[in-house]
Amino acid sequence: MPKSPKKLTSNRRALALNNGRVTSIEVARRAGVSQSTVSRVFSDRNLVSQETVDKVLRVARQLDYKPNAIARSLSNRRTDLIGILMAEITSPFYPYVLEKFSQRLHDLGKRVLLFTTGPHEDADSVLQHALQYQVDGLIIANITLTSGIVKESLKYRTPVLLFNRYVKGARAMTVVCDNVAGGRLVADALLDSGHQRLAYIAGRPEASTNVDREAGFMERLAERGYVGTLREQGYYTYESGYEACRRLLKLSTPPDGIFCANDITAMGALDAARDLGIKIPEQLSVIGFDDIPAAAWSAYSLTTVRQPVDQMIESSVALLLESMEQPNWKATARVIPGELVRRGSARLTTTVV
Amino acid sequence: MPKSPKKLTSNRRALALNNGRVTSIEVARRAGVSQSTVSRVFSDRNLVSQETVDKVLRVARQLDYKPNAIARSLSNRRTDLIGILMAEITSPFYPYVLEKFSQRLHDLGKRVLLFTTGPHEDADSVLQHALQYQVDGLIIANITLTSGIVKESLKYRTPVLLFNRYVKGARAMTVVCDNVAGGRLVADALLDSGHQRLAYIAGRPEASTNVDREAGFMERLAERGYVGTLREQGYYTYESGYEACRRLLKLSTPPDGIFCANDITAMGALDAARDLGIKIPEQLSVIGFDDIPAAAWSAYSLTTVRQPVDQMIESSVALLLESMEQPNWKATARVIPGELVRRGSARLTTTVV
DNA sequence: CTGAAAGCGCTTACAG
DNA sequence: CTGAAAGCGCTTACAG
Repeated sequence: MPKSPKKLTSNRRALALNNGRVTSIEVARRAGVSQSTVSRVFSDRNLVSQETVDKVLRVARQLDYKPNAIARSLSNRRTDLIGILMAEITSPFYPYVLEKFSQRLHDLGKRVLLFTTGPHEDADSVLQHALQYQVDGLIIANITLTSGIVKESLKYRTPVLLFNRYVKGARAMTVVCDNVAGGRLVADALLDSGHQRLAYIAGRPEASTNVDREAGFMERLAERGYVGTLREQGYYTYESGYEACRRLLKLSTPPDGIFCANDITAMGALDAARDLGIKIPEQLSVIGFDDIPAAAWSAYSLTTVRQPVDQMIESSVALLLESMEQPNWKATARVIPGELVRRGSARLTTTVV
Repeated sequence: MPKSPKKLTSNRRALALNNGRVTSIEVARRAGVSQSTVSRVFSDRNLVSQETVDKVLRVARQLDYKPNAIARSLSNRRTDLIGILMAEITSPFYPYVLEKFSQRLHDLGKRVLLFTTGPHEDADSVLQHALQYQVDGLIIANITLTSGIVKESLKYRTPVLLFNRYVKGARAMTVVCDNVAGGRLVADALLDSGHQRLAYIAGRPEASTNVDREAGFMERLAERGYVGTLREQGYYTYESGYEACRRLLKLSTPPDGIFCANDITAMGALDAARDLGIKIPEQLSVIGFDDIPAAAWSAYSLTTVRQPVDQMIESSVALLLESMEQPNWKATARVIPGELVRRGSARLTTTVV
């Protein structure tokens, strides 16, 4: 007696809620095989005779059957879902990163569960949601990490990859552009071509990318005996670059060379300079970091440090998938060098050291 | 006998594969209640006494228990997953759209399953994957839709929302900017301010946005007796705008007013004109469509038709969620007007008609 | 308010 | 190569 009313209820629910989606049981019935066999046809075809495979596939096609990935995930304890946490996709550079990740992962049979956070939003709650969906791996991009996240990442065995960020002591894999070396490249380029008064327009103070780029730049300047570098705070945005540059150029002795923490900031800086009637690059050199597509536009023609994005993404995906196989993955870091791309926004001597 | 070995196997699997994640059974045992009760605490707290809720939550916190969303989805037949299909996130404007969708949906307790397709890739296979994950709804953005997709969307009851695209006869909801009216706005603005020779730089020929913007522009010009509009093919990219504009300006009688199918194209056009030494806006007016953030940058100061993105996204989310409640949702269309934003790239009379 | 149990749609060890 | 059945971790109708 408990069975039959249940059945009824459940059938009604099925009609109402199943969205007309066919299950393996239905396919099995029509093909005259067991449900297990249908399942095998869609998971490991080699376990089934060719004849049966054909029969099942024919019926499946007729009914437009597709295995339910949610049910499969529950059973497999593997969702093939990769969580990507990203703040501010709109900051140019990250859309490309996201697109590239999405496509690489998709080609490898993984799906992307996307979480974006506002600029100052905490990543921790978002992390909880990702974990609830049992993601097989997690990619964390331009997110300000709190120590909370670090602890969480330790609690779970879910592999975590930090893209272009790092956190000391976090049990995570890290792939970064060599931001320190990039900063040094810029210092050398500006000094080599005789610039006299240098400035740095910073990015978000808490971002490791900003910290490293500045450290490399300053460190190399100091090594070569240059002191008194000007500094303005920016926030990785066009507007902040524009304002910071304006402030610098209003100084009694303004800089003749500015290194900006990223390209967008540099574009703002360039526009500010031109709006003040300053000749680029004769009176002022501006150098960015990233090499986003707009850097090549003739309105900017920005000299910049190119991040090896494709390599960084390849490495990230490789590391992540590797560690998904190994329950005891280890924290590792991959540092990939960038390259100075010379365009019109900086007066650089072509002779390279 | 069949039970006990199963148990063993399954326990071993649990240790190896469960990633150390705690289930409701474990919480129930430690809290001295049934598994159903634990479940109720995390789904509908009102069904449980306050005392029990407290006890369960305490244990849950201790064990860091989080309900498994995959299991819940299977049981509920609702995943809270929304699929977003998008081509070329990198084309500015869409990162913003994606971010906004992601944040709105997240706030409403939905998660985003992201699928990107290459420019010429077929959306159909990607659709299959989204449906396998039992998404509750589907948002399709700047994707070239084939008739295949239309048919698929009919087969499933999964609500489909087309964002800024439409397909005739598709059973889907549609939210678009009024692209036709936008084109007409531009025609009037250029004609009102005495432009003599007009041109259109088109976007991807198959995109309904492009078709409509052009139709509105041409239609209005014709109504006002203007004939002989020049036309160049672009592809919604900076480079194609640059080249198309170059070709137009090399004509024996070049245009003095160009309407570009989107902002990026217009930026390419502006740079091409300036690289040829043409004065903007004295000798040439350039008008875009979208109003992406870079349009406001002083290097471009682009006059453009602003798409009411926020409204479009609000409407989209509202329509989609509404239809997820109603199994028999109907195809509907929402057309939202855009607005001409006057900046420095076009010589327009300020007196509006 | 609470528990026992069926069910969601798969996978897979076991037995043939 | 194939089928019967347990199990994945939840929800929820049913009975108390």
